[in-house]
Amino acid sequence: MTATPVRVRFAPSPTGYLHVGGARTALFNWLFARQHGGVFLLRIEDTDKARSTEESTRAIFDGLRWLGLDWDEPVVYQGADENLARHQRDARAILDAGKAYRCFCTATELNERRAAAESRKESFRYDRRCDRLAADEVARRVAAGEPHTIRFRVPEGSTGWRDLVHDDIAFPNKDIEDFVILRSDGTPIYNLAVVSDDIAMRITHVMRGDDHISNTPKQILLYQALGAPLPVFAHFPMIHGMDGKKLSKRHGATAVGDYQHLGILPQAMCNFLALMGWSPGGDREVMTMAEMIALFSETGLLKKASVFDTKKLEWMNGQHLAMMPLDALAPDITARLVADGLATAAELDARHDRYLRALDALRTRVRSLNELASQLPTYLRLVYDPAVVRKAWPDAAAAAEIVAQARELVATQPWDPPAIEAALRAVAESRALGVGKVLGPVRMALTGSASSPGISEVLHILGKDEAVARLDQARAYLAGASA
RNA sequence: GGCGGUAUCGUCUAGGGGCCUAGGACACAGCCCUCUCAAGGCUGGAACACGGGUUCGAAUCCCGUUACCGCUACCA
Repeated sequence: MTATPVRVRFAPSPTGYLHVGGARTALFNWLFARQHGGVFLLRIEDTDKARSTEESTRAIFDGLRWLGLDWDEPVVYQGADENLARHQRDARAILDAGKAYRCFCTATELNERRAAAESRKESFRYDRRCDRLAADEVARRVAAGEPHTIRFRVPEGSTGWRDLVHDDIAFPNKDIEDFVILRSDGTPIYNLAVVSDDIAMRITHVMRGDDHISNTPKQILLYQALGAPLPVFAHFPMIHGMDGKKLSKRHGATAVGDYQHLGILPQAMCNFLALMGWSPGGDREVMTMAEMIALFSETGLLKKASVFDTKKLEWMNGQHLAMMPLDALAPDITARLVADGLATAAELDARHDRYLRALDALRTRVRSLNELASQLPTYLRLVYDPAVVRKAWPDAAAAAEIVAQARELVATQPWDPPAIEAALRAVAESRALGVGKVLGPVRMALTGSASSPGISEVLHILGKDEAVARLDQARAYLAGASA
């Protein structure tokens, strides 16, 4: 049983950035390829020079790389000269086989006729007038250099296929008009270029958004005209915004790069995207990349368009933040801290153990890398924020007393954070104070913040020397404040 | 307009004739835990679009209606 190796491709047109819908399509193709030990290819559909830009192409690469969706062969640029030549050859082959004809109608004429039909409330369909031209007239006009397109002659019958997600779909050919495959300037129309490229790239499974469903019969007709075997087709549902409408800038972040900047983990993004149009079945939701590859299956593919809910994405990110290996998390945070000027690489290196302890304690209480990066620096270097100080130490004299007592405990007791916290609680009890009245000011002294992990955890992060130093710093500050 | 696609809680979904008085998750509310902030645990409200069939029995199968989406270019 030598099954043909799976070859799939993601074929975006570079007209912006990598959209979450495109990312999802890329992800499904990638998962499918990885699971079947197949090949995942990338093709840039840049035949529309006016709309394509180099930055857009780079944005697509960056987005895919960030998500971890690596492609296996050099990128194919649809507009490359050798591809254009092949598109023209294929159009010519179809023409020579008698399955297409030259059409001399100009775009302006066509538009006028279309408008006229519309004003008569009729639906416009090309009337094949050029297909009825006498052969010698065609030859004469071609010889005269009259511009013309090559138009595919749609045969009688019906065109259908078994879609991996929608099962059987069929279109009566009478509903498909004769369509142009090659423009008068010799460049190919999308449907021809796609089919020609997919054949050349030996694509076995064409998997894309379901907005391509109605292109599919035309493409199948082209495969048949070119005598090429059909690939398997799969059409994934669209992704919408919270209002049920197609995702657009109005919905806020729609590019994967936006989420990268928001502090979303790539594996969380993939996990969340995977659930837009696919389900592993049962209650399974949070998955690593490896699990997704193992679990991915065409039988779990959904038909219904889904709504992109950033709240759930954030939750999902929190789940991944908490479960991923700590040493995989650190580099990203380091980069952010350095980039934001919150810490230097040298500083992080010098305090590496403390840094990792803080990272580990903090990561279950945040939902994004940004939050994590903003909460972390205080464990590296303490800076008082006057507003926070006022709230955490409303009574400087009382705070000074508590801080002094804490300082003595930390400095003289055996280094055992839970035991020290217990001793602090005993202090509260002996003074008939609420536990918070004692731990609050201590927290402020230790972290410069009103919220943090538990006190014993904070002591553990800082270590004895740093804890003592910070309590001393607080005493000095409070002495100055109450004097 | 024509053609095609889709239809389970607000959202992501489980479900593929009896296991469903429809399960899980996000969000929301309450409670518990608790020194703070999270995390976690528990509880609650919340859905099979509508109408016909098929069947002993339909969320599940068929048809129609409605709604939404897509395509309908010498765009991709």
